[in-house]
Amino acid sequence: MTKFHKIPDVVIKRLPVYLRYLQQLVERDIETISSQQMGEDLNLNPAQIRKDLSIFGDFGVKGMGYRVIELSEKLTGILGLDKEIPIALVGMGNLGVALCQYNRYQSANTRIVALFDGHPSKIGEKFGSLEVKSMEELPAVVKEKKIKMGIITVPAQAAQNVADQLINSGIKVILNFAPALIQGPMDVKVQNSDVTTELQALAYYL
Amino acid sequence: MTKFHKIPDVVIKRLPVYLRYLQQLVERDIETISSQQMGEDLNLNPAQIRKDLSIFGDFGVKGMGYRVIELSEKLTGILGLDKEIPIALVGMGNLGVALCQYNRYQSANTRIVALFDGHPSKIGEKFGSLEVKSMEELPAVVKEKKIKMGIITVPAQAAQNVADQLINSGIKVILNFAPALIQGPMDVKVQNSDVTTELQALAYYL
DNA sequence: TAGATTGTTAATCGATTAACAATC
DNA sequence: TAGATTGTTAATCGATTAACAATC
Repeated sequence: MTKFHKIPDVVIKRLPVYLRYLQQLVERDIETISSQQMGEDLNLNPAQIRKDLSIFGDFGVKGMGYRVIELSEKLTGILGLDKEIPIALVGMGNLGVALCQYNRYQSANTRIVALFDGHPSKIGEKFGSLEVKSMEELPAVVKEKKIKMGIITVPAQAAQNVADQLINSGIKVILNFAPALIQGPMDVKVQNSDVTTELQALAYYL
Repeated sequence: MTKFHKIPDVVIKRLPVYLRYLQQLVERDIETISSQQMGEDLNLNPAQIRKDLSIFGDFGVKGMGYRVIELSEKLTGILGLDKEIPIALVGMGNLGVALCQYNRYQSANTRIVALFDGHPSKIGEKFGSLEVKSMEELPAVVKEKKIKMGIITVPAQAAQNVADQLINSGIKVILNFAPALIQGPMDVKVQNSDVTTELQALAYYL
């Protein structure tokens, strides 16, 4: 177990899918699950599922499959979701507000705990228990709340600048919704998630 | 040119990135661009860019690179973005509303033209010039407005059912924001884009 | 012509899948 | 024990990258 190959991003992206599936099984009081059945339900190859899981440990029982609760706990641990993950969100436009509201209900231990905006008119506005802060306050708040993850929902032109500020404040992981390519140092993980680009790619399939 | 290999999804996803980059060059009055320079700016391998583009035609000029305007027009055509693409959005919660507002400004020929919600309280509400319709009206509206693309922003439990209704109405491409795996027939393209899952995967990198 | 850069082939890299010995 | 299913190796598939002849 626990080889020291760098684990491919594509594997990491599947882990939350497995986790969500397992949590559904828990609710249905199902105690064990085979890679075969998982594969059918998730439209994945069973060998791939076994291989993914075996990177992190021998979680299965031969002849029986995986214990649902145990595996779901393992995955939670691997992803680091066993403790709350505080997030800073920058950009309180429509999308920012929506994500903020959404997160108050949904959230599975990833929690938006600070809101920022560059526009004076937005500062001081309240969403639930959170008040929108100015960008000047970013470094202090990030430090105080030990925030390591940031979400960017500002216009494209402002995105890189905001990213730089987040990175300078010590943020290590960024989820960027602005339609702009963001550059960062190698030790910072940037994930782009841009609706416009996605829609344009999908247009191809029509 | 135009081989009859099925073009990989991963190539299609890069096309809008190229397109956006080229549009920025147009604005800066740059007339030609080499794959070398593109690669540097987009953090991609130049050979990959050339290979991607050559699937669709010989767009470049040897010794000179690509004509920016010409290439951007070609890509627009390939993606089918030269005509407006009407979209139906189902689920007027926070996220649905945000996407709807966002699309009114941003949009690059992908345009939300119909809104739906399963909740009676939402029906009749207006967003810009669009009024939220009931799910019963979906088939008729999709047909009338020749809609082929749908966006799902309903809660997870409702997602598959909504997808089925979209597909039955003739929708061919679905962008799903609900944290649920959606199944559809082979001739329907489903793209999942789930913030919760993305955040959970990113948590791993902390 | 000389320099630059394409389009494409071949080499490499990495991810998926099949197959099966190990074992519960 | 017999049946089921894992973990893992080897085979396959597919995508990325290097290299270079063709040519503007």
